[in-house]
Amino acid sequence: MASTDPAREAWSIAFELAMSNRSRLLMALGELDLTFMQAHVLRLLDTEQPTTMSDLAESLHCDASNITGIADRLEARALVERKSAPRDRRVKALVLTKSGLETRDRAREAMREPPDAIRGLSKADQRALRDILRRAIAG
Amino acid sequence: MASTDPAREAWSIAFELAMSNRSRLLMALGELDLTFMQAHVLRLLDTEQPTTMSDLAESLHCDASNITGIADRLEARALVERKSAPRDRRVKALVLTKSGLETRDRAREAMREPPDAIRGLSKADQRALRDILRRAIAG
DNA sequence: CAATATGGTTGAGGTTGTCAAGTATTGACG
DNA sequence: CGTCAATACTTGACAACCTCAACCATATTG
Repeated sequence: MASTDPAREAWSIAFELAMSNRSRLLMALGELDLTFMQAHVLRLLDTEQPTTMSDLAESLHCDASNITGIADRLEARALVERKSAPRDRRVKALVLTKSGLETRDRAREAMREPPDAIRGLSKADQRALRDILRRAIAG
Repeated sequence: MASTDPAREAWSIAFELAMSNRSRLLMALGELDLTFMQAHVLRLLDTEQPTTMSDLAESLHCDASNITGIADRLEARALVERKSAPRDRRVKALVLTKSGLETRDRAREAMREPPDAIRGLSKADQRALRDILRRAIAG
């Protein structure tokens, strides 16, 4: 309907796409034995520089104690290691292990897999969509 | 390579937008005292025809017992009522109460609110984005 | 009527999330 | 130097979400 502005309608559709993509994604992550949050945290970990627990808590807008639990489970599976910073031994950074890196990359691929509705667009539409979204995050 | 696949890159950006929108959305739903899943279920309820618990379980691709719990909490807050079907008394449909309807509409609005990155696009880009996404779900 | 299938609930157990309280370490001030 | 406050993380309690297995009530079928 013309009553809704285009940004609102566009996001509304994008949201529906993301929601119907949800189960497929959870399934794919399940095959890696990852919950959504575990995958999300892995995805945030960089190999270059360590990410502290409070960095993660801030990124995820959640309580620090929540990160403790998630890190516990990732560490128990040897996907991640806690490294105390030599400079300040209070702060602990999460570092990907070798298998953690591999798992992270596979999780990333699963998350980036577009739903069929997007795959079904013409190449021109796909490129136009990509360009508009690039502009959206550049702005 | 995969990174040059426009569909993949487009979805990747859309995913990031949705993720950074997440906390804002959870906050907005929190003001309605709704969790994400409660809002999601409310959103699926139609005023026209009743939705059975198994319909919901199928839509959400989750176990039926999960719906029982969510329905319990929604019903405890009088947002929803369980109505047994007269035709088959095993099946129970969730029906929105008056305040449930109101809450559902507010939740819908919160979920449809686009992130700033989309709002910041030019009107032409917003319309183009909407049109492409319309085609995506039409196809 | 007996056997079976179906829709929903219950209970156990795990993950995510918050809050309040606690520990360890750091930094600042007297 | 010693005390005190702030910081980074952990712990424990509790709630929501989620799955699985077992269960109850109702339908359906032979």
